[in-house]
Amino acid sequence: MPLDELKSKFGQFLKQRGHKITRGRFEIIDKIASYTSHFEIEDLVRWIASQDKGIASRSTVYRTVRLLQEFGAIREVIKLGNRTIYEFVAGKPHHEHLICVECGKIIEFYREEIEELQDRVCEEHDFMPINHRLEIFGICSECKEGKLESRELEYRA
Amino acid sequence: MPLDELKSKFGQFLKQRGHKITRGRFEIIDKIASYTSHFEIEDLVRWIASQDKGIASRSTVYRTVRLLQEFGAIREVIKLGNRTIYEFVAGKPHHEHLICVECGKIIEFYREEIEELQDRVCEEHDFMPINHRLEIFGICSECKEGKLESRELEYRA
DNA sequence: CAAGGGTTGTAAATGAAACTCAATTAAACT
DNA sequence: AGTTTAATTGAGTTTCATTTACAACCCTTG
Repeated sequence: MPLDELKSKFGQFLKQRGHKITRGRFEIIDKIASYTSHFEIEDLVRWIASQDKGIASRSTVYRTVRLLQEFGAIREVIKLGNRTIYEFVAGKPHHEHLICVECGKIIEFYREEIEELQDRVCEEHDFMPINHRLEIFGICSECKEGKLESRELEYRA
Repeated sequence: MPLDELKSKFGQFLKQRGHKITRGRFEIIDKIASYTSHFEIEDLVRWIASQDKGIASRSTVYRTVRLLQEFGAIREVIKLGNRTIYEFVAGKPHHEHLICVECGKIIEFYREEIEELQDRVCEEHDFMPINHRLEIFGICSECKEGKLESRELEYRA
């Protein structure tokens, strides 16, 4: 979905809920759409602070992120420690995540099977699915190599 | 695994890491093992407060929960809002969760396929898996009925 | 353009989790 | 058993993400 269409739909969403169309909200959605991968609240706050004229405050960022979540344009990927990581998903197909516990890198993947599996499991439990999340924690290829190298160094020392 | 064996293994774990065997730690593991389903830190804290002689403080609960997590006897199920939900998993087979967004109920299920899928995906990405978590969010059968009933009432009113 | 109601920023509040440190206790050693 | 050493404990404090309160402000609508 093109960004303009998304923004117009977000406008409709706001109206429908008795909210107003404001500058800050649309600046934030622009910025979020510019993140190709994942982001955190702090990224947005830092960006705003770097702007000459503050477009929004920290509170507004939190408030807007919540609205965009309810609207469905962004999604919480995971809470790691005390950081919450989000992603811009508007129009993107659903996908799952590989999360490196060493460096925090997040890799996306998709498997049709999971969707089918969800439906089967839910039917068995008379459960109405809304969405799901599959996270695989482990060590990414780069970190694996890093570990090997440091081990080699240990032997040499 | 019987609880006694688990506790003895936990004792070995503590020793190996230069920690001490203390009363509080074992009282807490007993209590956690008594939860058939899920629990939160607050459950433990409330239980401790209800005991005549406080076996442990809030700090000790946090510290012990962390140790038990590292030991592998308990696992973080999910962070919902500002609550972190844990489960006692020692010796239990791995499983996934259905989470009702209405009432918070958590239902467990297991599918061998997910384990296989994890291995295949990780191989493709040269990623070394440690563990995974599949959460399906939705509405449980009871809440679905509740919703139907309240809708019926609306029509009648 | 004026009224009414949602929005914003600032500052303060909240709440889970981690930390500090003096007093306590387990473990090891005589 | 008594002594030493180091880990543990509890109470309070601190941290840090997130939420909230409220007065000033800005969209909307007529």
